[in-house]
Amino acid sequence: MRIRRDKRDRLAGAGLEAYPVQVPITTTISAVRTSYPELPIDHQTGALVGIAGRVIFQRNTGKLCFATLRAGDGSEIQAMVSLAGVGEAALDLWKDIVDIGDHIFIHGEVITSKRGELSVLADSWLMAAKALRPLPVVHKPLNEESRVRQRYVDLIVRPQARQVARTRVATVASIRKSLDARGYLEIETPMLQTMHGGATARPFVTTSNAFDLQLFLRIAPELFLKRAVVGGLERVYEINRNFRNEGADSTHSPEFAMLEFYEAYADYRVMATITRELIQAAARAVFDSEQVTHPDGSVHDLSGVWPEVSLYEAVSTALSFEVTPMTPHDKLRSYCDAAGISVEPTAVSGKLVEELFEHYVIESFDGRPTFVMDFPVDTSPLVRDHRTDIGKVEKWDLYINGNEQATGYSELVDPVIQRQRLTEQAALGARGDAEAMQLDEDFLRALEHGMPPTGGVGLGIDRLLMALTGLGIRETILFPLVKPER
RNA sequence: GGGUCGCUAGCUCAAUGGUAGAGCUGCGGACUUUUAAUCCGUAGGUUCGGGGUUCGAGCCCCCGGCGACCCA
Repeated sequence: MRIRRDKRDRLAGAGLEAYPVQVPITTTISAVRTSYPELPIDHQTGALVGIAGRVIFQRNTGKLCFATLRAGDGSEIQAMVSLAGVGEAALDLWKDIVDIGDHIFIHGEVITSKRGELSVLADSWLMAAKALRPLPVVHKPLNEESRVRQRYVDLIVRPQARQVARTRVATVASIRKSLDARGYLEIETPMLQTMHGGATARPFVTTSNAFDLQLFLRIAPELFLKRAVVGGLERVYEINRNFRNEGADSTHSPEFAMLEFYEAYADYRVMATITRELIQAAARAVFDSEQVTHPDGSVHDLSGVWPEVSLYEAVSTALSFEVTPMTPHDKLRSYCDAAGISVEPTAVSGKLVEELFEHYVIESFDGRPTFVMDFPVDTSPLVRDHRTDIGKVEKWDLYINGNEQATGYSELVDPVIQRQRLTEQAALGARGDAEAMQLDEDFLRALEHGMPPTGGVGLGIDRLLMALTGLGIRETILFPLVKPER
């Protein structure tokens, strides 16, 4: 650091800037590469260019210096700085000042070296931005903690880190394209909410000084997107952050990106199909295939129609005992106890069934994306009753690689039943359940104006990236939350 | 919340309880065709923090911090 500080200062002494406002580039590294795809060895083009990039390797041989410059898009080109090309003063300055990590401007002729490497033979060079800190060894991966703490360094040295960032963009772009093609509108709903709802989760709480008002960072956009459907925006979606005041692990982040989309006159089966097609289109957009390969070499087939299992049937099969919404609470609890599942004493029957499902069934999914169909009513206050099965609701969860990837509903639009359900939730909240929903009178008022039959889906963007790339959630998020050092 | 593993030089990693080391990086020097250049020389440490056991602790024990993985 100190030595590089001196170099920065020495530049000023030589009348040069360490951080000029501009350097006179005429083209980009990738443009030069594509313009001269196959030159013969030791060839001179006569073409003069001005390019800039970060020095990632240096090889100095006395009166001829080589440096590999890399641009932000990953394209690289060799710079050659020779005594004959730039003169003694500029060459000495190069050898004295330039370090790996610096951004450098090179002006000169596009040539190939005697080894055939496409190069720019400098007639002049400038510092574009001096790096004061050394880069880590480029050939070894950073440890995982440094990767997330100093993602900027990770991005510089690890091509895959840059690739993941681009994959994320491509995935989200694909989703937008798919939904836009179906006539969906992308809208933005409040992140700061006066009531928290739309999911069962503990919220972050904050305060508006101006309004002297307690506010919640949203745990879900659901109730606002439904208001939009009531208002006649009948196909809407939002891709944005949700916040949940809970722990972080390899599949959970306190802030995470979520897609929610709602379509009037659709039901949960229609939404399941759309969801599958969205994910398959994203896989094609990113990997040009519906088979995705993870870093461990495993191949995951996302193609075709995905299997469905009934929640209650799967639990019944696993227990060799028929479980239905009518199964007594005590019976379910004894099965949970027998399986060693610890459940809150206040847990409702539906919660016990879901716990049994997660304990016995999920691991049998063997990597194939699977829809789990028809959930208990008492854990799903925003979903409409099943059209034939009493005690169930029209809800599915999509699992990919054992992770909950998405959930879809036939939405509950009956304002009377919705009021009952939310009243029950508010009672749970009053009894101390920090995850219970609040009774949102304005949302109920919206439903009372008449909401068309609607299907809705929530899909975790970070989880989707995990499913496509096989990485942990903190690798899919560019700057995940990390606890402060020390 | 529980368990396992990890934290040592700028980076990646070594080191039976007995003088803290290597490679790369850095610094000085040589070299006009190198590709992680090479060669010669050289510097570099609060072993995550605190406490304990011991003649002696990077290593063993306890508490704490941060991270990864597994489980709930």
